[in-house]
Amino acid sequence: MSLTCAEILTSALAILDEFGLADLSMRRIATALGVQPGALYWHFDNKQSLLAALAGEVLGTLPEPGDLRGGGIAIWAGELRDRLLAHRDGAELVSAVLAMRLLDPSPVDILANALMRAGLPPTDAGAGSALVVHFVLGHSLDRQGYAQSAQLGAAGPPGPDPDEAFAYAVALLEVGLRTAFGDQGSLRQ
Amino acid sequence: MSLTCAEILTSALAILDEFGLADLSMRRIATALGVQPGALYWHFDNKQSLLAALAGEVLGTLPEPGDLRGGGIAIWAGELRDRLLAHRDGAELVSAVLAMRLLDPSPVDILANALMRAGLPPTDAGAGSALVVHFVLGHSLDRQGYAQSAQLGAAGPPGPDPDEAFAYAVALLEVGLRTAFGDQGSLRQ
DNA sequence: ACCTGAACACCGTTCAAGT
DNA sequence: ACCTGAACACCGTTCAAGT
Repeated sequence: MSLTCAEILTSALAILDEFGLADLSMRRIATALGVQPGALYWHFDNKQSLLAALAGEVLGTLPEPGDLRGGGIAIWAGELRDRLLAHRDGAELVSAVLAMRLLDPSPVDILANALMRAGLPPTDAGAGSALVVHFVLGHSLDRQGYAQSAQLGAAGPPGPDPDEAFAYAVALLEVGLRTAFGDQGSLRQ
Repeated sequence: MSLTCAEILTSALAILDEFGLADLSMRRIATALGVQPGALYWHFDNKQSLLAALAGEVLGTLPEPGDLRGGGIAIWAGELRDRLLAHRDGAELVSAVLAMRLLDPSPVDILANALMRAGLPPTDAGAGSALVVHFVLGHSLDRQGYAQSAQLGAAGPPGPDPDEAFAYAVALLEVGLRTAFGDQGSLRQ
């Protein structure tokens, strides 16, 4: 039985969880599968597209955000954060793939479309969505970066509870978005 | 005259601007300076600390945010964005260094301290500051990632004006922050 | 003090050749 | 169709030895 893309991704995810993104090399994946490095290039064009597929695996199919005028944003943002934090360096991986524009559909698109369907004009929906997703990514990146530097010894004081800070920040975003919904145009000069 | 840290950083910044972060290797910096790769390790412990110093160079000394109840956040966020965009892959560099916690003082700390001095409780100031800085980083990362993929040919449609989207998002943040200032505690459940 | 020379242990990627 | 073997052009880092 020959190698499949799914097997490669499973192996890659295991290496990611155990050793982190910096140690996730094509050669290491190949070794874990008992195969030559070149074999991977039959199934993926290059490392970038393998990482893109892996990011898709980490994110899964995100839910459609609902109740956007109520607490729907907080729930959706929390779900996104949980998925990013579920794997070592998940936020870094998704950020990198997102920056390369290889994630389809991107979380930004999903939320932006939902906001548009809820009545926000396209530019506002795009900006609001970017705001939410970039914060969640930055927040998760920060947490996982902290975990990494804490493991390395040189970590500062623990600081405030990150879950609390997350909830507060999302609440602040919801206030802004409610204004956008309630009084369209009031945020533009 | 012997090599100085400043010369190394100047050379590194030139390589960053011309070839990007992916091509910024210790060996390439050394070659540009007409020196052996090992020579750099007399001046910097490792690549990470060189990148940290380079990120400091890119950011410079950020201004103290002022008029936090008015448009001060927008001005400060715009300044941060401009500095990130002033060098190729500036946002990616700063994000990476920030995630490693090697940036002192970090932009998050600067804004958080200003928000505290303006009257916000520590947790709220930290969360609000993280919100602003993570958005600016994500936004800039996105713009520079788009520029990169556009140069590579495979770019989607141009989309809405990024400056407009930035202004809208920051305005939304200011609405939320004004609520935090005006009616403290109203964002917490 | 500051740098060279040379090595060590890695990378991603390609591609003829095998099966 | 799918993989091996072997190479190419790179990395970051270390460290004796030179000056």
